[in-house]
Amino acid sequence: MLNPSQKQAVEHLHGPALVLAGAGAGKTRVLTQRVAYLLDRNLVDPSRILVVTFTNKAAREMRERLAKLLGWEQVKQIWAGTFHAICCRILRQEIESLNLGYTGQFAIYDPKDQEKMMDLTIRSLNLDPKDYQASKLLQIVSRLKNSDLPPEAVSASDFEDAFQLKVYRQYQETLRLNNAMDFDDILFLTLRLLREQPDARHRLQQRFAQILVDEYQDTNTVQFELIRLLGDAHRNIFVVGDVDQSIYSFRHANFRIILRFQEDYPDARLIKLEENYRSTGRILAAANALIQRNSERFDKNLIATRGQGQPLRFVQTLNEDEESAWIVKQIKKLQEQEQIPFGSFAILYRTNAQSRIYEQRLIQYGVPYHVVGGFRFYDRREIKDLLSYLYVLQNPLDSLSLKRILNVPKRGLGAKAVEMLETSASFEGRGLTLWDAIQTERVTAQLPSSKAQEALQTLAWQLRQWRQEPMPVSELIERVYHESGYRAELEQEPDSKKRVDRQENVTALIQAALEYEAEAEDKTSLTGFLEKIALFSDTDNLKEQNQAVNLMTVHGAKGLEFPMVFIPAVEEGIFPHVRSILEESNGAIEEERRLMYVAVTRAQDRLFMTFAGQRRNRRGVVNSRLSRFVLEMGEHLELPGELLADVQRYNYEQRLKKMNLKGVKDLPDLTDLPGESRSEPETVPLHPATRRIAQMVQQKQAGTQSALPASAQRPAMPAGRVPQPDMPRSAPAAKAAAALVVGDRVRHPSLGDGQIEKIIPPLAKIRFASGVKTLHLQSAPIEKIS
DNA sequence: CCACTGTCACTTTTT
DNA sequence: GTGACAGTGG
Repeated sequence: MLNPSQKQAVEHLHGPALVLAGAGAGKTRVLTQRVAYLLDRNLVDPSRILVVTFTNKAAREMRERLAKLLGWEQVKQIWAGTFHAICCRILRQEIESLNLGYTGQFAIYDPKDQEKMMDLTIRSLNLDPKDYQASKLLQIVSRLKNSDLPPEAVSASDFEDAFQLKVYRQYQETLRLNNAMDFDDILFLTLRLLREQPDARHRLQQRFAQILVDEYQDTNTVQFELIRLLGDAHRNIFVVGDVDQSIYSFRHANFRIILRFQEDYPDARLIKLEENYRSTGRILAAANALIQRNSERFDKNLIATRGQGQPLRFVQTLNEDEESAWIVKQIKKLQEQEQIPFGSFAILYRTNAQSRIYEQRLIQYGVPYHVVGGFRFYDRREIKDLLSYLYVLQNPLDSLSLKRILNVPKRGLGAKAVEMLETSASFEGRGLTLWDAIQTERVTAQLPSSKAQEALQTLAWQLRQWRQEPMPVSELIERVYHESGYRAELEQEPDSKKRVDRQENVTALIQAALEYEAEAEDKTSLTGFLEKIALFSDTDNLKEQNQAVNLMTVHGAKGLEFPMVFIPAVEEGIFPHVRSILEESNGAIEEERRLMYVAVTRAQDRLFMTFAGQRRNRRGVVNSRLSRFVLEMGEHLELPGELLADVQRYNYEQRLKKMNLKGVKDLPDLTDLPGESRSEPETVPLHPATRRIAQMVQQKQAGTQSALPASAQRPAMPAGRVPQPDMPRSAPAAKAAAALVVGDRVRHPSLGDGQIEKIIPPLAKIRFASGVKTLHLQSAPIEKIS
């Protein structure tokens, strides 16, 4: 069953080991088998094994597989989960020993909570939220925390702007006062605990006799340190990964950590798994050709074990409507003619926003489907509202959640009332928490109307009641739902579709609580339930459904495999994403290339890639340009003749670029998309594929009126000129912006004067005194100055 | 002072 | 399709 390398990995016993495995080489299998091997021979106690997986689902699957081999009794003692889940478990027990003011009931703030919190922090420092965007500061804060740099370790000179340090400090302090953590803190505080509490450190180090880490290429500095510290006593650290599949650098993952493993652990044993058992030879050949373009990697090739298989298909369509229709028809055809179950198909797109058109088309053709990711169930408004009650009951210090429920359902406590409560709380008792404030008559008596006072008193009384009485989580939710008046308010919702939808969501939440209770040791434990929800991702929910087409992002498909894979919109700006093209360095494009590599290697039997000549975006229709990745895989795809010439040209240019950077100037810059601006001095030649599409559009228009939007129907399209998108509604600024070209100087009301560095519709990179900004050309309030 | 309505800008990837 | 914001009516 196991090949020699796999066997070697499974039976590795002591000391550090690095398993480098290409896609489909049986990484997860090796991991599971090794745990089984260790347990089966009684080499280690199950409670002393730590397995870090990338998703909760992966952990659950591994447990299930192990349970079949070894029985549930043993398996449930293993520590298996994501970094976040494991750190949470440690922190719930140990955080109080750090004496930072956190209790074991700490709340976990999701990205939306974080943003609110950050916004409040910025305002509390009297900074203008327009100059200091919460999202941007959160990025900075997250980068620091994931680079192991607490507020104490950085100084003002590390920032572009001294206020950013203040914000960082204040933000952390506010979280602490709320007994709350964001995702980064969960890891960060665990690391801090291990460093500062020798007791806890020794206990945990002694405990984990064997540590196994999956998807090691996606670990970041803090995660690396965590593993290093936890494994320090026994040094049995077994990591598995593939540099070419590192796709989470936006979450500060650093694939150099895996490249460096042998330096950090000189005695590490290196095992390579290069035989691929998943995909056909043709799929692997394309994947190899693609990934070889990346510079920073271990050279390796996937070796096919399954024969060549069928050719990879590349399909060009006129526009996205025809693209989605082609995909769905193709799925139907394969299902009908070859009896391939719908569950064998996956449509893997770059961004969540792309899913809608495929969904609509699948509905139209009556094909069952299942979307993974996107909007999480727990992000729905009514769910967050009800959960906020639970959060407050669990952790009264959580003022963010408390604020959320003060006037939900409506109690006549508006913004002014909340503000008054807050100021009064900090004023009256020198730092009363909001929770204390609403329980204090002296504070509540200051509310203007007696109606508001009564409402608040009722709420405070209810919260105390719910807190006192232990009851199963599902029962608690029901009581909150009824007694708070939420249910009554929901019944008043006039839009019946919305109303029913929301009521169903509440029922689903109660159902989820019941499911939790079925497994939980303590049915009344809010902490356990809320934690499960906070760390839950939609990917974790993917069931082995054989009867529905799977739709998800490429990120969501990591670790999965499907017999039939469709990758739509292989276009510059989508895949690779615009943001990565705009990036100065090559690193972002290399990451996109790895992402494409992941997408391609998900396919077991057949792979389809589709290209739409025109695509609608918010403002109009844009001509597409073929993704460079298709050109890079060109020799392994069935391409029409004209495109083959493009592949050769592309390869020639790339070689030139590599050999002689000077010569590049004479060549058309492939990283630039065709410009949309009318006044651009020289016309940008259209990509041949796009030109052909343009001709097709014209021919079609000569016949019947197509369903294309007006802008695409403009009759004569001069060669080499891109059709103008529809003029946006806000005319004046847009008109000025539409005429802008690279090099123009512009004025922005808050950012001042700047110069345009790059235009990739609809975005432009503009250098201002404060730094380079990427703005939406059509909507940004910029004006050309001469 | 609260609640409702219309307007506008924004949309990578996720534990 | 969402969420933040401003303006208006009760």
